[in-house]
Amino acid sequence: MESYKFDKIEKKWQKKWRESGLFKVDVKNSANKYYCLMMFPYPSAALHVGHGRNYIIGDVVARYKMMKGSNVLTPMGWDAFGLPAENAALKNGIHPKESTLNNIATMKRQMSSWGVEYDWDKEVASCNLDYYKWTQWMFLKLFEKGLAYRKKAFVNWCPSCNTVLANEQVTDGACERCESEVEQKKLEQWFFKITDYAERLLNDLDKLNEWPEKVKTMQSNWIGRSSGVNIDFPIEGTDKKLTCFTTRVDTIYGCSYMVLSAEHPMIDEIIENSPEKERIKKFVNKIRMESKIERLETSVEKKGIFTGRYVTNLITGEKIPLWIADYVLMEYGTGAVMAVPAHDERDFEFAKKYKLPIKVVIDNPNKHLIQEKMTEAYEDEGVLVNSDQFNGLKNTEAMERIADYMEKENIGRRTIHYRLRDWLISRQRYWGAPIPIIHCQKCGAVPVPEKDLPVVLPSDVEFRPTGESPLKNAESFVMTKCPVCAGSAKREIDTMDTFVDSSWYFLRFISPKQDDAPFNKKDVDSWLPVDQYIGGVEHAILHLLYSRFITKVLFDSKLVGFDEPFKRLFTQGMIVKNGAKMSKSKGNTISPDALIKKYGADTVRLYTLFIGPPEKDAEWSDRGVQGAYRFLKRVWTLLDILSKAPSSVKEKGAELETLRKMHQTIKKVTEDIDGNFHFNTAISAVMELVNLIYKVLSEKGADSYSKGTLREVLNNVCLLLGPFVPHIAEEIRQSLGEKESIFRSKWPEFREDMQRADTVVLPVQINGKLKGRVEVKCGLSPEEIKKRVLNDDKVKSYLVNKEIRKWIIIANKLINIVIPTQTTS
RNA sequence: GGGCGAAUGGCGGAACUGGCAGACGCAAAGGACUUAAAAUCCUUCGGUUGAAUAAACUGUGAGGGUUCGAUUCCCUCUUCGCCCACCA
Repeated sequence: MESYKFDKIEKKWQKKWRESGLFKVDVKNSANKYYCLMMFPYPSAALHVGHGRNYIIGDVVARYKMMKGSNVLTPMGWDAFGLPAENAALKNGIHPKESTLNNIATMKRQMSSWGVEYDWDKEVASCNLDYYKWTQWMFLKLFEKGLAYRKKAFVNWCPSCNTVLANEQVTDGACERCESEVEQKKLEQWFFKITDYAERLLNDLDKLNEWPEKVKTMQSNWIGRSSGVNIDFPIEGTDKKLTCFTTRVDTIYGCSYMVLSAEHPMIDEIIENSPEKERIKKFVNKIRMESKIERLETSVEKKGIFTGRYVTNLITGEKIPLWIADYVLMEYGTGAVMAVPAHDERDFEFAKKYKLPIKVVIDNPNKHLIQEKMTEAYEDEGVLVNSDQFNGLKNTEAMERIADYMEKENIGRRTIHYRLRDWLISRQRYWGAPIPIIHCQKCGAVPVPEKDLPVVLPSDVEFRPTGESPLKNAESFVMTKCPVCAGSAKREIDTMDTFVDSSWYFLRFISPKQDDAPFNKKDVDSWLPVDQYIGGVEHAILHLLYSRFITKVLFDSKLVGFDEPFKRLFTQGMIVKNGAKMSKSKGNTISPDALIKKYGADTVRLYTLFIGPPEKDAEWSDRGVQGAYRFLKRVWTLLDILSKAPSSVKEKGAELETLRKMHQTIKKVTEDIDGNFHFNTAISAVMELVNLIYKVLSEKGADSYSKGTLREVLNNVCLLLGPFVPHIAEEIRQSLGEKESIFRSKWPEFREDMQRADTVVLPVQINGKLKGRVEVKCGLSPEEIKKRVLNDDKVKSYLVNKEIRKWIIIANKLINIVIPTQTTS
């Protein structure tokens, strides 16, 4: 028997799978369909083993489902637009298109070397004309529905990347990508009105019962629904009013001042006649200039200034001072806050600093609050005091009663606020899909007619970032005719956020070559939603929320017949090395290429899957790879052992035991994969089975198994290992004389009757502590078991002169005898 | 500050619904084979006491509780991770 030559074997089978079209799918036939999708990657220079985990997991699922009889579609594509390619181009002068295509070729080669296969006929790349044409088409659909709009807005500006960032791309006031401090800039920008869908995006999370709770919670927090009351406060001496949003209307009697955000649009008007006008203006401007990073720093003391004006708290009739402060956000609520220092930490701190009144209106039921002695705000539940007619009510009840009263008196209205804000999609960058809009002096912003799509991204552009889109200087691109009045006009020069590209790609895979529509509706409706989506948890909010949004928009336009794109979601953990995420900058990446060369793809796959539960982060160990290699060699050697096995055996005990173990293993592996992809325990179960064979051979001799039995076991081992280590499994099975590919064969069925032994060893506990074991026949009655246990010498020795209080007998599991405990008196 | 999750040998991790803690793998130690090494095969491997492969005790971050029985459920605390964060 030849030794395990993984290199030869792996090349051979990779070729066979491709030639036989194992992964090719005809979308017209959707019977038994299973759409298994990996998040398509950004084409970066080279993959490391951390990336590999993602594709390997997907490949295992796809191959397993094939064996289970599904018609499995697994396509792959490229999220090919984006900043890194452009930044790299600035450094080394290679055009983003060229470097992107190179990277794609490298990654495809790496994927193949892992034995990870896809239906490559369906490959898409978001930077290709025939793809981004339809991204632009999506924009037009949203524009038609009034869901794409332009407005001048304070935007997050990264001075290093020279572009605007979405809120989602700003972390701790810094650019997610380059970690530069983000500035605020007021610019004319395109937005998608995702806030229109806030309620549905939130409510429909309930439909996603096969998504991880964690991801749903993150989305739910991000959408951030809070219900409260909008309350009007007339401005003293004018006919204007300010409206503020509160979730704690029960504290309205404790409202002792009001605060505006520095960005509040009415500030100029309010301070117009103030003698302190200039001083206030200066203060406001200073706050506006402050970066997000400074303003988010909670440890920094809050700053504010009195406007000189008062507003009326209509429920009490009190005049309260109107302030401007840096701790109020314009983006949330109305940009105006009613301050209740006694019951809000921030207001408390502010009131103490500026000596504003603090009035207790919710008393702590456990410890009476004394205003003068308070050192911090009391934010918990309690009973209303100092609140006129509402005194004595529980604050939760008071919320409803006061809201009712306000609505009746027309002082305020119940309302719901979301933290979610509209999606800013403009990017002042070159390497993206141009926004299909034409600006005409006469007609304004006019959409490019569908028949004129795509708006082609010019290739010969100086794309050095200047703060404006590089497309600005591409005259032949910019200058155009207005589609409405035919007058001369200019094209929009911004490109779209790449998250737009990736929010619909799962549809394009179904009809990647369709040239008169983004996708074929009938086929898409028969293949979607995606049955299994797999990707990193870092996309829990952005990509997954945007994709859900776009799907809902398409659903409302009757362009697709489903309103959630991903039925089941699996988020895999990262592979870390020396405790840190693998990254080029940290220099701790492990390239799969060298490992594959040394041990083969199957070993790398096996180790990657064995390293731990796939949803968790895992620490990479080069040593551990050895163990996987060792195991595969042990399996391979079984072929040799088989060739020397006798044709029959007299003593069948070992065979029976092994067959029993085999059926237990089939059950375990099936359940582990079906459950939550616990490949690590599935693999260890197969290892146990293989270990048992070796143990029997060493203890009972080389002729313990007949050829037939050993062949059957080995065949099943191959079937069970097929999804994990497909090459070696195919090769061994072929050596066993099987003609058909594993992935066109049936997943083994376990036989319930084969799993059980006739006898079982029961642990015997006394007062919950293990004291012995007895072997009994299965299905013995409790009385018979008791008899048997009381006959056991060891157990007996513990029961001398003891009264048995109680027997606990768990069938086929355990026996516990309860006796009086010794008390030392 | 809020939300979610985690904590088990030297290490990665296992334990179904409350029922034999440490499966499986790595590392380590010993043995077989070999002139030798590698590879392979076999054995041992939580801790303490013990000559012991006898036996006992102890043991799943800490403390308490429920239970015949707790890694698992409840309460308090500690540490770590992730997400969100001046969100009214």
